[in-house]
Amino acid sequence: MAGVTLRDVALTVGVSAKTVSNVVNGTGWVSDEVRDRVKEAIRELGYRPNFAARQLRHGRTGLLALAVPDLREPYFAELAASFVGTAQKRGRTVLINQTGADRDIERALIEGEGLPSIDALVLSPLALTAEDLGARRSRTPLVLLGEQAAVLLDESIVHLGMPNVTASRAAVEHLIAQGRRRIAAIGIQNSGPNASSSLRALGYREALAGAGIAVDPALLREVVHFSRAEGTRSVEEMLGARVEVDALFCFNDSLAFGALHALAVNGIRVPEDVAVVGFDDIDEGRYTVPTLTTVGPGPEVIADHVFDLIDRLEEQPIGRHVLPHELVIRESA
Amino acid sequence: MAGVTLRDVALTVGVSAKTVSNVVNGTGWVSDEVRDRVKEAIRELGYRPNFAARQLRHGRTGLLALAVPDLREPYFAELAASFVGTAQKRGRTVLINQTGADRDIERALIEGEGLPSIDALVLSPLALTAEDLGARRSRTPLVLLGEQAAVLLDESIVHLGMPNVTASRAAVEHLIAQGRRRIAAIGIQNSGPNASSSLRALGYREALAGAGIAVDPALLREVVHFSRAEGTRSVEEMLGARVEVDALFCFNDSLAFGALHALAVNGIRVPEDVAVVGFDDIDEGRYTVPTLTTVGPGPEVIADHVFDLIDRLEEQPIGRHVLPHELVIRESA
DNA sequence: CAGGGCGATGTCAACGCTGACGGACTCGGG
DNA sequence: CCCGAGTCCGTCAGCGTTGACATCGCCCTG
Repeated sequence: MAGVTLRDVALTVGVSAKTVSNVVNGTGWVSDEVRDRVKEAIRELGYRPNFAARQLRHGRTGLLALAVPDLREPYFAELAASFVGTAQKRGRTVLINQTGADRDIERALIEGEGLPSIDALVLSPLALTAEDLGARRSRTPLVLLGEQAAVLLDESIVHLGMPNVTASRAAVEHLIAQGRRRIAAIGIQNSGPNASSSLRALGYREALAGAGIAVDPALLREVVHFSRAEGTRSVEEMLGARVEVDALFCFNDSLAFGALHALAVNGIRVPEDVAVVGFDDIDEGRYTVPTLTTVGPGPEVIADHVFDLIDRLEEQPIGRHVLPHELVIRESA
Repeated sequence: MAGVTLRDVALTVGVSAKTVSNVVNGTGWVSDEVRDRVKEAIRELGYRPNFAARQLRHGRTGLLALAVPDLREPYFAELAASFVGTAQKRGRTVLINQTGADRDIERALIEGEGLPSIDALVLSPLALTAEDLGARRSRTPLVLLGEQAAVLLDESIVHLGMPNVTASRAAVEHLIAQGRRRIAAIGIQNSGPNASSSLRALGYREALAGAGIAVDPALLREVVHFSRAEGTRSVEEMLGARVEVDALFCFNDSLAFGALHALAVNGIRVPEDVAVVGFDDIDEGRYTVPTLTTVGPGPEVIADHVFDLIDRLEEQPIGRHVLPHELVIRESA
């Protein structure tokens, strides 16, 4: 489609294709005069190097695939935004897929089915099993995000875990340090022991235990999704049941946004009456009223770290990595 | 990286590379027996076709680039989600870029700089000028979304416009039909006459004029961004100024969500006291309380239509296309 | 039994680019 | 005047794949 090739440029200038290639890539020796004429011709003809040919010649593509369950969820939208932004800064391109939490799709992705040749796949798995990973044939480097796949079987897999337990504990300890004692945990799910929900609940329990506070089942609120609507519903239910509360630890920021909404509608002041802490540090927390206190690492940090890993892929980084957590204190707690 | 090539498979089976190619692509004639042996070997060796080589051979990549200002904005996140979903259904792959509303980045993108070879670029431009488009060298098909680039100079450009005026008019007429007379327009901006904001304001005025209702400047609310926070702020300001209102037409759904929040906090019932209509038909409107009445076309429809255009790119579709609008009636109005 | 048609597979070249290598030419020192 | 080192540029081949075309054996028809 592009039409103009190295050869075309070479012909109009009257040199060999290789010389033009040298000019384009800054390799070899080219006299200033020839270089200028070549550059001129390139501009003139509108020559653009052909990616496919380049790639075919020497393995790399500069392409990186990111696969998340659903871009509609704010957390994944932000994650994707951070990836794309970081990639653009680093001269790479991100190609995005949605798994819809479908195991077959996740399985197809780790095999690279339907994908162009990429340098690495970054996957936030939800349904993938250890067997699937074990059965993997593709040798494309794979970076797994999150807890769902804590099992590593293939030597080409890198796992980047979130500091779920420690971050959650830090968040709840922050609430306790402010004198809060009736702290609700919003986001309980009936999932496996390695699921994010379970790990965050564990951090919550550890913090309470550390302060000698008993866990009140009435303060453990189950949700179906980590969504705004569920956050609202949870709080409405607690209020309806007249549960005494002075703080909320929400298992992600969307839940927290929903909770803030419910509190505002019911005339409950934040943080005076009830303090609120979220989890994930997504951007929108800067713009809510009040602004949201939350724990990270945020998407930017994750993206940055993943790119670091990918850049050093030939060397070491196989195995499990866990990012440090950080507490982002804003107005809500 | 993949290592295994057609030739490898061919050698182990004892046929020619071309035959393997025929099996893979379902082209030509291959006996069932050979086909089975080849398939077996493919599975055995873990052969994966090389995208770069395929592409080099015959122009297509199956890659499609989508460039939006910022994935963090819910509307663009949904648009991207719809694109990715539709692409997956249609056997294509989407690669995403963010422009950050930066003219240099938009300019670089329409030239394909830094991008791999793609079949088409879909761009939602904010800063691009007519000159930029005129100066474009790349011949990659380009689909422009939205109003910012109503000027077409290059014959390889397809413009997909939103039905801003007609959809807005329909939204406001819907409010008027319910007997609403004090209808605020939330989302006024001081931008050019072709900007979305101006066109939506025009639809609003047309609807009022059609019903013989005068425009009250107190009901025209300016915003900086089309964001949730600004929607909240606008409504708080109106309430603070004791402006009489019985309906809100918000220029996008995010503004509407913010408005719903402000109304709820202030104990104003929706739709009994104030009706609310948004614009864009993003998914979240299904989950708010109350659910949001809005006008489309929604992201899904847009994505679908863009893919149709791209599939028929060789033929006709150069020029301006405008999607039909649709009114999505839910609880809020 | 010649000739045509069809099924099944192979040969060849080219897509655009770039490493490895090989001239040719200049210049300065021995 | 010869030779090595340094410049500048070209030739060649091949990355993996697939269209165009050739080949070969077979059955069918007249």
